Amino acid sequence: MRYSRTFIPTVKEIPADAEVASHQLMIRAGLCRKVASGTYTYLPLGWRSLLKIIEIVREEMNRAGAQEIIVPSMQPLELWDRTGRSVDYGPTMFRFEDRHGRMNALGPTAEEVFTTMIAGEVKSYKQLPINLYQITPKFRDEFRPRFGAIRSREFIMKDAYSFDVDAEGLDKSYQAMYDAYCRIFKRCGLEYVIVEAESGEMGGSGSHQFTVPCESGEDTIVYAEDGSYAANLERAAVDPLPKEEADAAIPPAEEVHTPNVGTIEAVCGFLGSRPNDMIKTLIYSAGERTIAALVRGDHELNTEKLTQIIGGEHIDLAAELTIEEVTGAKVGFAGPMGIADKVSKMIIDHAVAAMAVGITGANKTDYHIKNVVPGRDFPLEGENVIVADIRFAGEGDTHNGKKLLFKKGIEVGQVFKLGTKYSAKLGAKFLDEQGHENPCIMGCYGIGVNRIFASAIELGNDSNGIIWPISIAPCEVIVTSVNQDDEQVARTAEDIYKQLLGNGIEVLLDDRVLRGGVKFKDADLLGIPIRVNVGQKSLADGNVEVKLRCESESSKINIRDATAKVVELVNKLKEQLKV
RNA sequence: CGGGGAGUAGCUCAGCUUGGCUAGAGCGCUGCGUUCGGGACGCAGAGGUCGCAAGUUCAAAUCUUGUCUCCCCGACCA
Repeated sequence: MRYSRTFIPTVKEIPADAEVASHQLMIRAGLCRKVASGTYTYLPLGWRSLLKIIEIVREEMNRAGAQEIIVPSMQPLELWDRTGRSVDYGPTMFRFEDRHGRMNALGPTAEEVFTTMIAGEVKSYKQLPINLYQITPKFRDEFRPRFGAIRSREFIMKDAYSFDVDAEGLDKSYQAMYDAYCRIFKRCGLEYVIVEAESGEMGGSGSHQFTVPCESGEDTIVYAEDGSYAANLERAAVDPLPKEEADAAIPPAEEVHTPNVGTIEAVCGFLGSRPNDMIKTLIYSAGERTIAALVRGDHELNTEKLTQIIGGEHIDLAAELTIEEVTGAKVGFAGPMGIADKVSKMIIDHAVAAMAVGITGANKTDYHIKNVVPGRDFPLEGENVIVADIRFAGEGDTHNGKKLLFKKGIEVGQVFKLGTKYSAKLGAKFLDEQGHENPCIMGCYGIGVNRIFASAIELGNDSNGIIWPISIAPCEVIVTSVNQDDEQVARTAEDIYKQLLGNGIEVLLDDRVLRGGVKFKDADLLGIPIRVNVGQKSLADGNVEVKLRCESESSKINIRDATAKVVELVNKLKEQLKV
């Protein structure tokens, strides 16, 4: 590639609407341009990087026995209705009507399409297992697209779906993907951590998340100080707190008038109490059922954990009307006393059960109750009462007695054991050896290609620009002709360029007629791992300079040895990313 | 969707409070010259429906209303 003929619009100024390093550098290095919020055009160098990531993903998926296919991004909404995910995904899914009045969706993922296809073709256990994947654009109408490629509305995702005859088969398929993911991220030069994750509305029983630790990440990973445990924030399990002992006998529960103070903060201000003296009662709807969930006033309810406990059904905060119906009071005055009979389940966080005494809503508008003793004034056990871990882990929490620490990260991939949620609903069934019909046991496995791209930049950059891992850099080497209008310099640069090409190296030749300084700045901004400077200064001694982007010093190499030396360097850098 | 901020040259921004003559700067771009190893300098130029639409006014980038877009902070996910 000749720089003079390649479309690489670099920018000196920091774009006003880019916040994080990867977003700024993507724009500045001429890798991409924004079209609209959350949608980007990838320019030649950006696309080259993405293609290299895609190729690594493809190689490892194929190696793991998965087969690449491609399914439509435009999918009939009816498929999504059949699994109920049309509702669960809600407005996050782009929908539109075609000229015949059919509703369609732009695929945010593709379980339905893959599973339906398998349902039509696979009839016998002899055809299984099978693992299919695609690498295609996905569409999600996010609440808030942000951080450039980290959270966009259209992005490239590799999604794979495995179909097995039994749980053991799924375990194997899952492990193969898990291992493939480790290879993929290693080869892409990313540091990553694997944490336990919730499968959420994907359904299913097990999940791991691959996360690149960095400040601009939107995910929080939680890990034990001794490394014995790691999970994402949605999943991270916390130990129950020790039961508090009351200093003295607690007087009977007593109603207090708290006019217009419905929030924890307001009640504390009004009664002079602390948030951790409070018991929050939240009312959720799960289909037709109503759930009461109790957490301590200073804790935050984790809806993922709650979802798991009630069996995976989609839940939402109940509508105002439902809350008033259940509690008999306006929103803000719900409490646990006497409510167990009015809801289908009452779920109590461990920390609430451990309280000696607390303040709660009175289920009566403008009233709270103090001196409420869990177990005395409301049940901690019973047919529909469960004490469980339903809050987010926080500072000071432990897991198996080990202190929990928190770190930000970018989720670049996740693997799920799905089970039969989709196969059962969509009829992906097979006959086993006994002639019995069973639904396929499924797994699904996603990788965010653009997120690998963005996190590589987040991890690899300095004040001058990007520092790419060689495996996914747009080019491996840049040959900078420092004085392009000097015939000897230009010819030498050209020679080295051609020799490197001849050795199978991906090279960008900066043959532009510009001052040296400008070219150096651009080279650093682009982040190409190896730079060869060809200029009058060193040429006078028969040398060129070779410099690694990740190091500050360059070394002089005799022109005759230059190509061999660079090839050796390329191989050395690649070697470090081999698996 | 709630809360905050911003839309003026390709980019980064000033001007708006207190309406007024030809709408500005830096960077970038074009031409000429001098330069030429870490984003050079001089001269000459090109480039603007001031987001859009109404309204107020003799007069609107500036005031009013509406609207669209973008960014930041919160609930979803690759």
